[in-house]
Amino acid sequence: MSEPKTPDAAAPRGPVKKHARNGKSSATIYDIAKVAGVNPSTVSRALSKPGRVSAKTQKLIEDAAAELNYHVNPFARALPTGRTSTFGLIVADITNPTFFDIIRGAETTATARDYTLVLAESAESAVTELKAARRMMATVDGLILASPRMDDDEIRALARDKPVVVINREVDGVPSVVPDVNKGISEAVRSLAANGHTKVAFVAGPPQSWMSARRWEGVQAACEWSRVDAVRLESTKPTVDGGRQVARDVRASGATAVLTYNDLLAIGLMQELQAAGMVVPDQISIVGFDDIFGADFTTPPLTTVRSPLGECGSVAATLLLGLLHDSGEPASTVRVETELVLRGSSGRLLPAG
Amino acid sequence: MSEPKTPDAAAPRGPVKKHARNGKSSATIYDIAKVAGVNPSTVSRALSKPGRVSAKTQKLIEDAAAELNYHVNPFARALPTGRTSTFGLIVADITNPTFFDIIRGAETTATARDYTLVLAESAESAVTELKAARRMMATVDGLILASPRMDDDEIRALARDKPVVVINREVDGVPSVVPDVNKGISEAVRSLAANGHTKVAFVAGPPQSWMSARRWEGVQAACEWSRVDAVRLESTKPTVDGGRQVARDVRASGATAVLTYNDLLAIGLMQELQAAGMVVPDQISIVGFDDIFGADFTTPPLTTVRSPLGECGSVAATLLLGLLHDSGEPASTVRVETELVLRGSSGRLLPAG
DNA sequence: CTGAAAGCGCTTACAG
DNA sequence: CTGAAAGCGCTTACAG
Repeated sequence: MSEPKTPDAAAPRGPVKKHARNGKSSATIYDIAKVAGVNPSTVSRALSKPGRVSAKTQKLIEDAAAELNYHVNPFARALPTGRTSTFGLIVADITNPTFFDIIRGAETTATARDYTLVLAESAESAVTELKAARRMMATVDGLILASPRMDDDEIRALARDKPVVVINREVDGVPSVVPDVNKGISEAVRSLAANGHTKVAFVAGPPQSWMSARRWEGVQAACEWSRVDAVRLESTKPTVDGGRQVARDVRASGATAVLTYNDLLAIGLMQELQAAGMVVPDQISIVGFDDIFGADFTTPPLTTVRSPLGECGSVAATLLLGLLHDSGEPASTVRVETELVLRGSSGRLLPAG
Repeated sequence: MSEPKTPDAAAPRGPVKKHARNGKSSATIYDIAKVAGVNPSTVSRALSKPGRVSAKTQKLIEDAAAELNYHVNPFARALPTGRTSTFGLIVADITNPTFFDIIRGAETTATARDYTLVLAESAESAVTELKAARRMMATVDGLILASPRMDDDEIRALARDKPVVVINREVDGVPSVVPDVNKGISEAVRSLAANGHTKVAFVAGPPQSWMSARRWEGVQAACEWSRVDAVRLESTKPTVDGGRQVARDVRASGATAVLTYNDLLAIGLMQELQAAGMVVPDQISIVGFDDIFGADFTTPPLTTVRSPLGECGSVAATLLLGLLHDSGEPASTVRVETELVLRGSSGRLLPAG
């Protein structure tokens, strides 16, 4: 008697939900339409673009939606519109604290505007980066590339598909946000020169790093201005470990002050130099870049050229959101200011002996 | 003559793509079907579950797909299946380096298995966290909650909808991965006792923190075993700043050694104590928890009970992936080991004066 | 092994 | 302001 063989009792079509759906699968606009006594298309309008529906109907629908605990299905919404309210952020290295603030800045801005942030990393590899970017392109409305390692052309190709904003690099035709190194660097070099240093080494970052090139240019220019010699040293990788490894070359260079591509290198370099018995800054001054978390934990605390990383992340997100909404913005570069943060790792050279 | 008014010339339906699609919108399985001379459903089979199609047809389809530079539309795929190949990670605080390694561990594992990681933070608020979780639930296949601040019941409710894995907390019925604090803590307390300390303070973390409670229990148990007094102090927030603020209470407590809920607190506490002229570890020993990035930058470098955070992240991702694929796994707790990392911030108490 | 068809849950011209 | 219908690009029982 129970379980009569009505057509309704037929096995449901549709995909089998693996996870227990607790009996009730989630409500759709059809359920709301039924409850509110209107057409599903009206529900869609009321829910997706308020104002196109009479106040009375709007209320009816909203009440029904609340009652049924309705949530849009983002996939169903994305399919016809192509919009996902999601954007991607690809960073060169998730383990590098430089990016933490960028991530946070972007995440905060995204969430505030009801966007979801999807994160991936390139592990400093142009190939991995492009793969990640391609994969993300399918699911996001736009992309932020922090310190990308790809070719300009690859970045422009991505930007042709969907809005792209670049951080820490300038790419012709693609909007970007870059710290303007000049102010910070000239402050740093001037401070070094004032402390009697006449030969400065710059430890470079990855060869593909646009920012590393800019910093080296800035150092050269500032040194020329201050009549200080500048030599360039290469690092194997832009990490604490890379900093340790470059210590040899630094000593061999004869420089009495060194600026490094980033703080990680500076910290590693300082550790290695100190382990070899050198006193910082009495025997050598060290200046990093970025002012990452932990830069002031060292002994002595690290002097560094601060980049406003969190600001970069949130400005990039804001730019992207702008591109997404009031389209047609001209691609442009936003510059954010850098500044010298003078701490204990740089100072006057003490006469030997 | 050109542009005859055939039905084909009618304005296309479908949504208007805002961003230039460069003429050609991306290929679909219908395009492939046409090129390969098969039915779209066969294309779908070949591409989504290889093996269900003859080798010959498979090749035909793959070639066509390559030629057309085909990429699945994840939304179209998600709509009928409900699967998204995405999972969410919610961390208590994006600015807290504790989570960086967790994020990296989870991201690496996710990417290796062709999953995409979506990130959100709760800003240490149970309300924000629940909101983020609810929002994510719509778009992910599963969720990892790192140090969640919600109620057990709220977590179980989420876990009823989709697979959930928790890090740094145990919730009945929900799989989790937690560092087993006992080994690390007893090593720490034993070391302190051996150095002559007889009164130890524990600076607690947020009241909602499950892990803070476990650590306090562990400290009490280990102190009892080693016949050391243990007092508990409260912090306002689990950050460097919170550590500075608790310095007063630490001095007032009369303890000669202190363990803090996390490294951030330890670092802040050490800074403040040193600023007040105290010598670490001669006058007071400090031991943190986690061994975050930068814990060894301090002077003296921080002794800490290391949690394998990266491992937590990747184990959690692996658990989740397991739940997603070979369903029916029993919910269980995976314990990962902690260990004392002995550095300079703890040691023998120097007789005053 | 493969085709033909229905359906996933939305959005949006098109008419009224 | 609102209904009815078509379509977004897939997947998957259902038949052969």
